[in-house]
Amino acid sequence: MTSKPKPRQTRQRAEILSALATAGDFRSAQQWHDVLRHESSTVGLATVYRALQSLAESGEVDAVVTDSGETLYRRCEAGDEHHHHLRCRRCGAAEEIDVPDFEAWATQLAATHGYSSIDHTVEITGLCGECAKATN
Amino acid sequence: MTSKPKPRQTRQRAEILSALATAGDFRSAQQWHDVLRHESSTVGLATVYRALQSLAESGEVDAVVTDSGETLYRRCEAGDEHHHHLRCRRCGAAEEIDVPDFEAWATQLAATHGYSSIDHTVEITGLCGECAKATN
DNA sequence: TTGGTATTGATAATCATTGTCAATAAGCGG
DNA sequence: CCGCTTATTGACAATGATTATCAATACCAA
Ligand SMILES: [Zn+2]
Ligand SMILES: [Zn+2]
Ligand SMILES: [Zn+2]
Ligand SMILES: [Zn+2]
Repeated sequence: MTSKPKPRQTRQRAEILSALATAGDFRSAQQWHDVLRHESSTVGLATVYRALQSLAESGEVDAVVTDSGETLYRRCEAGDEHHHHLRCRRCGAAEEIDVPDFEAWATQLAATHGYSSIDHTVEITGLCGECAKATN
Repeated sequence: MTSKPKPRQTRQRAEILSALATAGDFRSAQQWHDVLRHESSTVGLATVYRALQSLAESGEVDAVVTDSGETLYRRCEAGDEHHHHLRCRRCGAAEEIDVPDFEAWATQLAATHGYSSIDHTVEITGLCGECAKATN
């Protein structure tokens, strides 16, 4: 029940949010850190990690875990509404998609198996048009 | 097109397969290694990693990546048929489930967005009956 | 303005996974 | 059955993403 305390508004967080607002694709904490450095920011890597985690928890950014275990983040276009993604596994481009009736279906199914506190992951990956060409 | 060469039949692989056949829940490479050690096996950790990877690629075992980036493996009940899981995030119990029309729907959707080589992840997690109680 | 406390960042520590490489043992042909 | 070729093994080092430390700093409520 401990409602999480609101994060302080700091220069670093502002810069990170700004970077996220500019590029809309999925990138790792380290990549975002690079971006910031190239923009003459001095944010520390650890801080980027912390901010992204925090933002992901509050639903302000989307987070996905790749097959290799890396966590990628991007700004979430859909506000805090729950949704899913169609993502290019080559270049990181992504679009928000709608999975009709999935939520309800999942909860229902889980219930019939005696499961509760349901959560789910639906990620669709592929090669976007450009990357498909490039791969020849 | 380079068809992968068939793995040699070795004592270690046999032992690993055996362990997988006995316990049916999702466990990490290290956990499977522990199991084997407790059964007086001398398999090396690296070997367990390699075997599980190989088996996962050939579809003989299921692999899932947790939020923390760990990869869990378990024997696959459904042979090589593509399928999905309902898994307890507390104790690791898991059941194979059927997601009607999802495959077709996903491919279709991706196509309309110009994506190809579609792959997808659908994992439903929750608390199984027992763990729900335990959590009080 | 000021004190209490979050946040920061340089750096060390974790920890799952992968790489290395000499020793070993499948599988094959003779 | 007997070497030979080569995949496999395993102890151990190396990697690489993420987390923990902890003193210095910056929010922000009072
Ligand atoms: Zn989103
Ligand atoms: Zn792409
Ligand atoms: Zn599946
Ligand atoms: Zn359980």
